[in-house]
Amino acid sequence: MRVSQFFLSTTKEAPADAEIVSHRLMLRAGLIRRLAGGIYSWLPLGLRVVRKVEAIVREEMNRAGAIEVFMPAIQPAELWQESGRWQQYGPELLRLKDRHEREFCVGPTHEEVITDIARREIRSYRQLPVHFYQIQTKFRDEIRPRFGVMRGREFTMKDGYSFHAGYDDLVREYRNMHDTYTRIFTRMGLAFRAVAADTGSIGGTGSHEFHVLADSGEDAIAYCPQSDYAANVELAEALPPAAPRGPASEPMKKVPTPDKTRCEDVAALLALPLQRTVKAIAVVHDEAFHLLLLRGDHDLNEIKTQKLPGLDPFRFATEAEIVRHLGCKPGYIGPVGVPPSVRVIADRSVAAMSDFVCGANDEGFHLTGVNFGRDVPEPALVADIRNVQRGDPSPDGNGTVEIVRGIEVGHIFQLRTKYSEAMKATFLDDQGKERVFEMGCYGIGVTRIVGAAIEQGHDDRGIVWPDPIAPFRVAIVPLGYRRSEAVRKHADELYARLQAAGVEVLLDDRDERPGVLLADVELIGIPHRVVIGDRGLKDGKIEYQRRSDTAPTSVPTADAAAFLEQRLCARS
RNA sequence: CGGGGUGUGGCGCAGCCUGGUAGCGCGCUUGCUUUGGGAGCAAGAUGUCGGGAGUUCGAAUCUCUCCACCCCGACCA
Repeated sequence: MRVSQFFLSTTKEAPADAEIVSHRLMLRAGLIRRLAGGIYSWLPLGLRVVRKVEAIVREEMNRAGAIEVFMPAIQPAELWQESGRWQQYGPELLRLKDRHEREFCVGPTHEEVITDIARREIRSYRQLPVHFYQIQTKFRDEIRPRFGVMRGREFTMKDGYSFHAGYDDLVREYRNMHDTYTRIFTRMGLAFRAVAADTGSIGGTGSHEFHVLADSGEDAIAYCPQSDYAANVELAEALPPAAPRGPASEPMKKVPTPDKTRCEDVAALLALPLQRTVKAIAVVHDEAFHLLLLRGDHDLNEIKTQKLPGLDPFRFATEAEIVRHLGCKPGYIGPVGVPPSVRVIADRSVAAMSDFVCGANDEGFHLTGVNFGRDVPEPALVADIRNVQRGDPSPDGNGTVEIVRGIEVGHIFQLRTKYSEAMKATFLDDQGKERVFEMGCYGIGVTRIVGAAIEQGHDDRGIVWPDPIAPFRVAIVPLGYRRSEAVRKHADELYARLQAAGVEVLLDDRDERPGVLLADVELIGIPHRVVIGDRGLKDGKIEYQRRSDTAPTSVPTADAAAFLEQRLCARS
């Protein structure tokens, strides 16, 4: 492709509202343009990347035995009413009416439609297993779209759904997809990790997420370098402390801590380690008031907490509620002397503490030397309600846990019979008995991958694409294409040769100054670049440089084509 | 939805406090020069100052209101 016949739209400056590096670079490189909040157009250069991602996904899904379909983006309300999600889904589901006042939604996912297809088309166990997938536009009316294409409202997703006669076969396909996803993200040249995940609202049992590792990721992942353990921090278990609770050795004492409402401040004031403090978090479920106890250096895990009996769903108590139940403002609350109506739930690590520091339920005061059994009753419930953190023992018993951040780009679920039961999707088994399908579902965020790849691959000059998803493999940058016959001749020849070899090559034949050409090719992140200028040609040389290299390599012009063919055609 | 912030040419911003009829950089157009790291000179084009209402002789500027977008919290590919 010649730049003069393509469409590049790069800018030096990015709109001020683009916060995250991938978003800024996608705008600056002219990959996307915003149409409305969370809704983006793909410009030609960006679309090429999307198509690359799709092609890899499609190839590997086909290789894995899945079959492509294409379902409507607009779906009738009746199907969603059948599955019960019309009520459950909330405002994230974009609902609309047609001219006959019939209700529809813009599909955020396609379990209902595919289950409807399966129950109409599949009669016999002989037709099983089957796995349908599609690559399609979804719409989720996100509360807060942000980060450009990484959390858009409209986005492209590969979603696959498998149907099985029995659970064992579902597990087989689930493993098959685990392997397939691993292959897909490996092929794309991304650093990623598969992690055990919470099943969330989609329901079902087994579930893994695939995360592209990036510091800007919205999710925290706990993994163990000594084993293959990896889980979303939402889910990762914090084991109980190995050491049992020590004996009480200090008397309980009330100490003034004016204006010290955070554990960090109290610990600093008392010159004690943060690990000796206990924070209390007040939550409410159905008007019942609960006090959650966490060690000062730990964070509450809301997902785990939500799963406790009597806490689904919970919300944080208001200041007024806290004052009403504890007679004290937040910042100084604690478990000592609370009325019996308040249920005290302690994290496992708190339950093993002795001589700890906590709020005194008296504004401006904390207590030191507090002990369960002596100063405060044993907690009503001891549970794992905190996030694991770096250095915690790995839940699988090997070594300790590290935390990295990730961007979720894939998710696989064992749905089991949730939708097939709700929608009465059945087949006849080999005994002639009617049974519901076992189902799996498997998603990949196609457009999100584009952003995630940039988060992982960029420098201060722009994008650094991995070869397999780059919009072009190699860029030829002639310095003085319109001025120097020699430059033009060499550039054209090399261009023709690489095209003939099937390499996706971009020839920048614009009449621009060298600085502009070089800055653009770096900004748009083409992985390989060849610079041809009179200065090099004088010595019979051209310059080759990988986008990730720091310095160019000189190559004799005579060898240039062969050099590049060998370098670019060897790998897939 | 709650809390905070911003809306001025395509993009990035100043002007607003203290009203007097809009400016800078980038980009764009034309010409000449320049050409190995985002050129120089010259000439130009582009603004309902987010919308509406009000105060005033006069509003980008003050007041009210609506809208949009962004940032922080509950979602998920």
